[in-house]
Amino acid sequence: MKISPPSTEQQLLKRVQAIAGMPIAQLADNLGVELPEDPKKSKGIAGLLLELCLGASAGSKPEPDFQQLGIELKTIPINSAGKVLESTYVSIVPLYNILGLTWENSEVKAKLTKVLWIPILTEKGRPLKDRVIGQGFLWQATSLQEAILRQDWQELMDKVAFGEIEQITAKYGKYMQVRPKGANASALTKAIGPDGVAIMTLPRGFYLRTCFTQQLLDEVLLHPSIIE
DNA sequence: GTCTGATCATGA
DNA sequence: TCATGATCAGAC
Repeated sequence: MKISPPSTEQQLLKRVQAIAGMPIAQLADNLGVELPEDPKKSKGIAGLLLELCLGASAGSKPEPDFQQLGIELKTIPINSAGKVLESTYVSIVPLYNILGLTWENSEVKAKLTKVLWIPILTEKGRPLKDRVIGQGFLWQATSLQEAILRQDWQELMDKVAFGEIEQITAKYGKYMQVRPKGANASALTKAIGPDGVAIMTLPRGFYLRTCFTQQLLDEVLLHPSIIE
């Protein structure tokens, strides 16, 4: 079963409404997808199922999920108390050939321009099949939020540019941090090293801290009217 | 290897 | 307890 991309925001939000409250098991069943039992092997499945049923242009392309609408889809695990349980991956950190890269033309900014957040209701350790799809909502960064994200991006990319990638830990960045993002410790990629000499290092990704996504969620919970 | 989709698991 | 660092799966 293949679902066509939504042609309007309204249509997309209608689809989001239709699946709110549905357990992952049912969504998977509707789509004819079998869920793995091993929690380690369940990573990312919820996101893929949501892409499928909402008509996102699947694939490994570095583009917004709904390219026609310029909307990025992100799931976000929260518990029954409304607490965000995990950080959110945004995009890969460019580590080499980064001349001319700016916040304005960055992947991060492009992806965070407009995001469809879909909370996944769960508890730490609950099997994927028993997690439940929550009320999705559209979000655009406020100018203050964007200013801080830009600051984080700039600080982190400055270190990359100066060959200090190995000095970057997850502690840097107010809203956005840099952490390893690879298959495992043996996945390596080229980066700018000390004195500008190329080195091999772990691929890294930009991640939104839970304190940031928690803010977005809290705003929606306080002002339900912004759920369109 | 590089991207997408994330969350697991353990040390602090 | 919880964030950091590490990992898991699949397309290409």
